Amino acid sequence: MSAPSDGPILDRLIHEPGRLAIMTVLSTVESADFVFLQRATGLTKGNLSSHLTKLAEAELVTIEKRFVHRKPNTNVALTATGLQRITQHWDRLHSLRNFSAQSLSE
Amino acid sequence: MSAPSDGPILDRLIHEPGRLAIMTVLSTVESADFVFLQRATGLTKGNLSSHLTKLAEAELVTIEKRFVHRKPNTNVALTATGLQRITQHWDRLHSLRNFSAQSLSE
DNA sequence: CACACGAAGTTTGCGTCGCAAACCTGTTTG
DNA sequence: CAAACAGGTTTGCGACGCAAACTTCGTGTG
Repeated sequence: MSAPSDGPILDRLIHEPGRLAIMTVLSTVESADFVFLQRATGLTKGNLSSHLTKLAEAELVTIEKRFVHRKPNTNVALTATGLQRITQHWDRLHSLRNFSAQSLSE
Repeated sequence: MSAPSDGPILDRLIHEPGRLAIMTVLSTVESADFVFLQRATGLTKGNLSSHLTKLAEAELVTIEKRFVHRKPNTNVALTATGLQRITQHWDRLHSLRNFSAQSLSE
C-alpha cells in the first residue's frame, strides 16, 4: 500500500516553514547571500541566522563569509545532499496530498 | 510582487506534519473515526488524540464521541473553515514551491 | 465471581524548538 | 568624535510534540 503511514515521514528539520522557504529558494538559485535570503523568505535577521546555522550543522547548506565592499557578506548554497533532501521533501508532500483513502481498505 | 515574503505565511497549526496528514486525509473523506485516522496517518494514539484536541479547539474539526457495538467510537470531520484552511494551506505550499527568484528584482 | 487482557482514548513529563529582542562589530555620515 | 546604520549572532523563554503512563469499559476463561 502507499498510505501516508508508509515512508513519507516528514523531516521536521526541513519542514519548518522558515527552513522550507530557505531551502526552496536555494534550490532555484545556485547561491544566495544573507540579505537576499532575508528578503526572499521574509524572516528576521535573527531567525534567518539561526535557521542557517541549523541547516549548516546538518550539512544541507554551506556558508561562506566574506567581505564585499568592506561589508560582511554571507553566501549560502545547498550541498548535494541538501538538494536531494529538499527535492525529496517536496515529493513526500505531493504524495501526502495525493493520498487516497482506499489504499487503506485491505 | 508575489514573493514568499507576501501572504504565504504558513500556519504552524496546520503545517505540523501530524496535523497536515490528519487534515489532508479528512479533506478527502467526509468523516473518519479515530482508528481509521490512526492507521491513515501512522500517528500513535496519544499524539493523534492531542492533535485532534488542538484542531477541535481551533474549530477546524468537529469531534463526536459515540458507542458502536458497545465500544467507544470517536468520529471526526472537518468544519467549513477547516476545509477552507487546509485548501488554502496547500495553495500556499504550491505558491512557495513555484516561487521564482526574479520576483524580488524590483 | 475474580482476574487478566485488550481496545480506545486521555493525560503527563520533559526535552526541544522557534521567535523576538538584545547584543555585537565594523563603517559611513553629520 | 558621536551617532546612525548595515549585517549578523546570541540569549531567554514560552509553546510544543513526543513517548510513556494511566484510564475506562468490555470480553474471555478458569
